[in-house]
Amino acid sequence: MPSKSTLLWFRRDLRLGDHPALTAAAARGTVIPVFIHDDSVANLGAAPKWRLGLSLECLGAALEAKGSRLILRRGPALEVLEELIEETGVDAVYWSRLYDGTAQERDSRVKEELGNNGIEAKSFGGHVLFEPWTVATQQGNFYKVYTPFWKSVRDREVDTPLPAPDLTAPSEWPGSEALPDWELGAGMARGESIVRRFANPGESAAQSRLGAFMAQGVDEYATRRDLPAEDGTSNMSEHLTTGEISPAQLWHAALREEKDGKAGAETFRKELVWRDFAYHLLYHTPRLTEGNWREEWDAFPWNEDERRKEVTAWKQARTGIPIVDAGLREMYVTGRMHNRVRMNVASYLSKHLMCHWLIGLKWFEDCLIDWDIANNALGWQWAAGSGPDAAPYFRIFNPETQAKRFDPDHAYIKRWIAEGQENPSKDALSYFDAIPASWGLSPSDPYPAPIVSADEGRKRALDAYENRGF
DNA sequence: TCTTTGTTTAT
DNA sequence: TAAACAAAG
Repeated sequence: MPSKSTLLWFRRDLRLGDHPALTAAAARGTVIPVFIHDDSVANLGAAPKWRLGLSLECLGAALEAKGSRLILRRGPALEVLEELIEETGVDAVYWSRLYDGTAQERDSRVKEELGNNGIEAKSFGGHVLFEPWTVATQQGNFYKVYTPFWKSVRDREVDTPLPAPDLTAPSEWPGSEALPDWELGAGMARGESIVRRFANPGESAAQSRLGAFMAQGVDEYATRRDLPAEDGTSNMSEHLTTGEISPAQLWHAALREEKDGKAGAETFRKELVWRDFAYHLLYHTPRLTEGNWREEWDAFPWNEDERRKEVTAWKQARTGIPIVDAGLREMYVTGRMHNRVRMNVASYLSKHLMCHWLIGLKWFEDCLIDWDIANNALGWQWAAGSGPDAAPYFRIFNPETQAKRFDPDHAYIKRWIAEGQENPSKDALSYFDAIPASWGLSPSDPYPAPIVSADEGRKRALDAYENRGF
């Protein structure tokens, strides 16, 4: 019986379990997995690009363990897919949907062109819990506020995660490029030596981490997740953004714990829904990533010049505000930053330093191994106050109050700031190994005085807010 | 997913 | 005197 053959186009779904597109492809017949290095990869920031390489390595190995392979090709997606169709004679291309404007545009063109040539081009869910067009208000609009969004989805059914399918290999494999030749870590000089200690790539790593979190962490998640010195978060972000794990797998794992009476499990589901909310907004308003979601904020006098000394001090983590510098250093060294601290560094840049949040968004995009296009954009707009779900007051964090409340014994700050300490931690010192020599910083430098103090910055930002003209 | 200020309550 | 609370931005 002639079996059908499908190209499975991997993008941000680098797993075999709970993969609806892969499962459907496997059910049709032979599967040829492919990852394409197109502009969406070329344009990634240094850290996400490097992290992607680790994930691809793991996916390739996992496929080989199933008698399959990951074919790597470089070029515009449509051209590459057409070449592969020609070479292999497949009659279908399957993939998991993405929701940002660039990907949507590319994918609908691919779908149309391949469809015109008699190829079945089909997209599947899996990247989010709820397709953005399936969540709507009574009036039929998309949601702009988190809490009603949460209420509308909290009790919804989420499909039970699928097992990894068996894969049938083609009789002949098309040629593949070699992953090392792509040099995905080239922009990441600090990658191998420093960040590699913290990255945890691959589907099986994601599953063990999830297991550990559900066994131990989730019960106290609601309280511990806010304390940056503790390992109280799920640590799932780098897996979610690469698709090494699916949100549905996390949702169901949390539901099981919720039924067992684990206190933090619902809080964890709420955090998953924040991610979905970000994708919901991104899908309905793609400009979320590009500028003030509330256009009246264009009148706010943010500095947009990246060369300003405040921006340099912020990027180099020498603002003189310990919680801010600690967070920026954690990000530089580990590729991640505790969420509580993300809010603080974002607030300090956009309010105290009066610098445009897009400058910060781009720096995060370059530095975070868990960079997620929707989460990053919503997070920055939220902190800046320019986004949907805005507070009815001028949102401005006090970095001193926040440090007192969430890092009362300075454990987090001490972990990441070397200057002025007799015995700096290994992590604090590793920041100085990671940064470029051209920054000219040394752990024996004195810790700088605040470039803008908590009080002074608050006053200045409030003043700008009151005179903003809207 | 906040901060400040002023007031009340507990010790 | 500090902690808890309420209100307003």
